[in-house]
Amino acid sequence: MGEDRGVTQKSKDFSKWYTDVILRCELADYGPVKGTMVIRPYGYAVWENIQKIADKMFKETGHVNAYFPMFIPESFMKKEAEHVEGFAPECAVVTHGGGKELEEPLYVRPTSETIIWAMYKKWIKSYRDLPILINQWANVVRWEMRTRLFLRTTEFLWQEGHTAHATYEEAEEEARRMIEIYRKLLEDYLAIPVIVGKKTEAEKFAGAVHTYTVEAMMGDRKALQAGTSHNLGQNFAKAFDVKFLNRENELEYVYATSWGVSTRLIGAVIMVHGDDKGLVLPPEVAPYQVVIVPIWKSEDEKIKINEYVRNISEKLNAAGIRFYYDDREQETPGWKFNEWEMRGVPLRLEIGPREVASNSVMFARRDVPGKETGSVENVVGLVKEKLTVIQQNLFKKALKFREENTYRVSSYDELNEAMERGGFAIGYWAGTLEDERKIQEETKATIRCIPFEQEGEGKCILTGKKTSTLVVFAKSY
RNA sequence: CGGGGCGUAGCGCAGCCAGGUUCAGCGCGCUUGGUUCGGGACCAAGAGGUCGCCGGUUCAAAUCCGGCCGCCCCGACCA
Repeated sequence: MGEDRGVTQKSKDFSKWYTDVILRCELADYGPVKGTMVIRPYGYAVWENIQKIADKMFKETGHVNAYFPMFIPESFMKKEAEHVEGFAPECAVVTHGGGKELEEPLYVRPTSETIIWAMYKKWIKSYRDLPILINQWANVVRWEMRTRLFLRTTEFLWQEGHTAHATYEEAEEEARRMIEIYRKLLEDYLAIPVIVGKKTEAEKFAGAVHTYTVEAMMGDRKALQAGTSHNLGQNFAKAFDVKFLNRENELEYVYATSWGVSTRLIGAVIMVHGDDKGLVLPPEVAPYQVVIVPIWKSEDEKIKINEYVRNISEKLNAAGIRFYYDDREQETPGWKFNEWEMRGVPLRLEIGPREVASNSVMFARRDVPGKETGSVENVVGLVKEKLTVIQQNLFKKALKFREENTYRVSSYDELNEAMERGGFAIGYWAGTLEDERKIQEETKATIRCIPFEQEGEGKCILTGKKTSTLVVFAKSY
């Protein structure tokens, strides 16, 4: 028995634990080019589940999918000043094609605002053409200095919604609608509690009027921006000269939004729910919601158990439950228990001679210790019920953890203290952009957001000015 | 780009700091056969390595010296 079986203890070295989990569970592997990542089938299956859920919600709110090119002419990138400033340094640029130097370098999209708005210019003439509610599932490239599997890689997968509207109010409504969808995606499906709010001037997206965010607390008490939605106002329409004739027959610039979530969400799931044994997946996105491990000694038992499991499999299939029957003979049951626990499967069914004899099933939940038995007749009902409970319990545990590590602060000293300890700090804020930078420098923490949920009035923790604005401070990824 | 660490079998590592018959080793995994199987089974037999790359020192280099390359972790930029 070697010592390299499991993963590094989460409490011992969170960072190492995180990469261990990803590599050992075969979610992903390092690509040959620095900063790149191969998403392996088990990890990609999680992404596909996230995609399915998100895509359905987008469609339900009137959005349609499309695909825009990955190559963006350099001149497009330079049209929106703030945008260039924000992205140019981290772009990959193609200078050669077909063996010749290109006349105009092509940027590999770091995000698609520019190319999409160049197209919208062709498509939008009148208010009757609006709104345009397009989403795209794509890869983007950002030449990051420091990368980390799932959280920040040179190339990553995401969805980016790009909408065009006739009024500011409509764009604002859209931006808020989408951040609410992200909240739902995170909380109801990934079981990750989030704080929904607005980004400060210092933290907002390059080229946005407002940026909304969902912020989550990871297992090391750092914050992760899990999804963003921007009200871009008329900035991109102006940069790309996209005007429409409104009802009053006047030319007006179009209003825009953009919003996205990425494969970073998988990193969030790992860091929020994982434990010392490894990955813990919420049933809603787990590639396998259930794993069935058979236990047999004799050939005779094997035949009976296979038959018994076939019956269960058919029922689970019919109920649309994603499961895997691990009947490999080269591994022992004990080995499989550990393996699937490490891989985060929410629910395990153990079927041996005892279960067959008593028409029962042994259940082991990933989120709590211990096992319990249930009747095989009701196996689908029990599985469904347990998956629901697990899903809820993961959310509750994550919420409890966040609350235990969130502090109300009323002075700069208290903020410093809280940031030393780690976690979120909530306090009143009336500082300037410079004050914000100062805080970041001194505490290494940033204002994650101005939560939508506000209450009361108090004194700014830095300036002492009276304000009704509460903000969340935290160190972040 | 700064700081730290690491490149030796598929993976994890020991051996380098006192160069040479403990120098090509260990654990896991892999292959074959058998016994096992309700919490990471055991026995036996096997396969597997340009010691990251280039150069130098030396009778002799995984080991010492110089250069290069790559990766990971920690900081500054970011979803």
